[in-house]
Amino acid sequence: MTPSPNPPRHDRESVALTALALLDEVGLADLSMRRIAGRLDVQPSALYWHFASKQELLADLADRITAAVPNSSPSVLSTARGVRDALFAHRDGAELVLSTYALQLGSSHAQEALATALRVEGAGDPEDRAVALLHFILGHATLVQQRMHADSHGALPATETVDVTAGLDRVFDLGVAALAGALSASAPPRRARA
Amino acid sequence: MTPSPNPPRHDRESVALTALALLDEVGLADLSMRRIAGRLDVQPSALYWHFASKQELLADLADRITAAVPNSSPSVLSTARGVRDALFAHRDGAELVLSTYALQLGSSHAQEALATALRVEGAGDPEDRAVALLHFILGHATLVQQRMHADSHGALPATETVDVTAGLDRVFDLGVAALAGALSASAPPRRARA
DNA sequence: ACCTGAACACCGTTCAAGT
DNA sequence: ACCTGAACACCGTTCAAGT
Repeated sequence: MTPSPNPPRHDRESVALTALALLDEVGLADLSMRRIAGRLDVQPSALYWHFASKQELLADLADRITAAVPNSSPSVLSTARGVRDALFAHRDGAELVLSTYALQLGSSHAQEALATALRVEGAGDPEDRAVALLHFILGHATLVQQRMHADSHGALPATETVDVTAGLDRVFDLGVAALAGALSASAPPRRARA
Repeated sequence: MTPSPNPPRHDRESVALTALALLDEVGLADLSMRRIAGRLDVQPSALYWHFASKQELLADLADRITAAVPNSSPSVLSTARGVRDALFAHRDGAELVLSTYALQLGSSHAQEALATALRVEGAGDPEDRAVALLHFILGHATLVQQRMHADSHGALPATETVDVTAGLDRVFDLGVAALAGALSASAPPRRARA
């Protein structure tokens, strides 16, 4: 009469969602396969039925994080902020996406959103600029997120932590504005004649 | 008659130099304290007399890598290339510096070199632009270096690997030129009146 | 001052075996 | 289809003890 004694308890998605929740709790450095398995009440080896490796699991998490960026925004700046905020939405999100990103062949959702916004604003070299913008956002967000974590654990002098964060917001806007500029920097400047 | 039986064999510098050489051989992921100790013919615990933790050793390596950027270059572009090439000089150099960087309070040699070059070229907001440039270079170099490693291990389709690398060089120059631009993007544009 | 030896509390991954 | 149990080859770090 009792139902089947060993119903499958998890699939690929439930494992990924649990891992993502655990990431927010413990951070990337402490996100081990054994911890994820523990949270799922399962042996570590069970995870390898759903994912071939930890790397594959992390890549899946990175995809979920970048999938959250809005696909069409009114401006390059708001699109860039959308990418950054998607990375900020999870602990160590920027570092995770950055360390996973090189494996895709350049066709990420974030990159496409940036390229589209650049085309709309009539920037030169929209594809190259989208890549440059993405590199800037990933580097910037990774450093900011690390700094936030270091601050919260007292690894840095607590003096003017607020000022530093405000300065970094200014740096982000400045970087995006520069990289979005319509001036085609790679074109020979002599063409611009009065 | 035999000399003192247990002369100290290593100091902080010899450990760091061995670790740096080993980094180039095995990469950051395989650079363990136990491997470094093995290369020095020493027990792993011996390393903790010279460095308080692996983190501290890695920070020392990152400092040595960034110390190699030329302190004065004729232009922002050549300074930026100097920073990038210092990161490229060691396997996973960009990732190592990026993951260590948040702990310094912004006074790195690389950042100062960029700020100086920006002031010479008369760019607006040289300090903020130096930070933005550094974030871009670190993000870009980290991704390029990861891609290079993935390529060499066949983790990516081998098609047009050369084109991708050439494209990334173009992206670097474009990004640097945009971020070095003399136009002060954060100043209120209304001030510019005829 | 510099290092050994042993231990502690962990890792990712594989694989036969169970249900 | 999904998971257990046990094993393999590793980690970073601490600490008493040696010389």
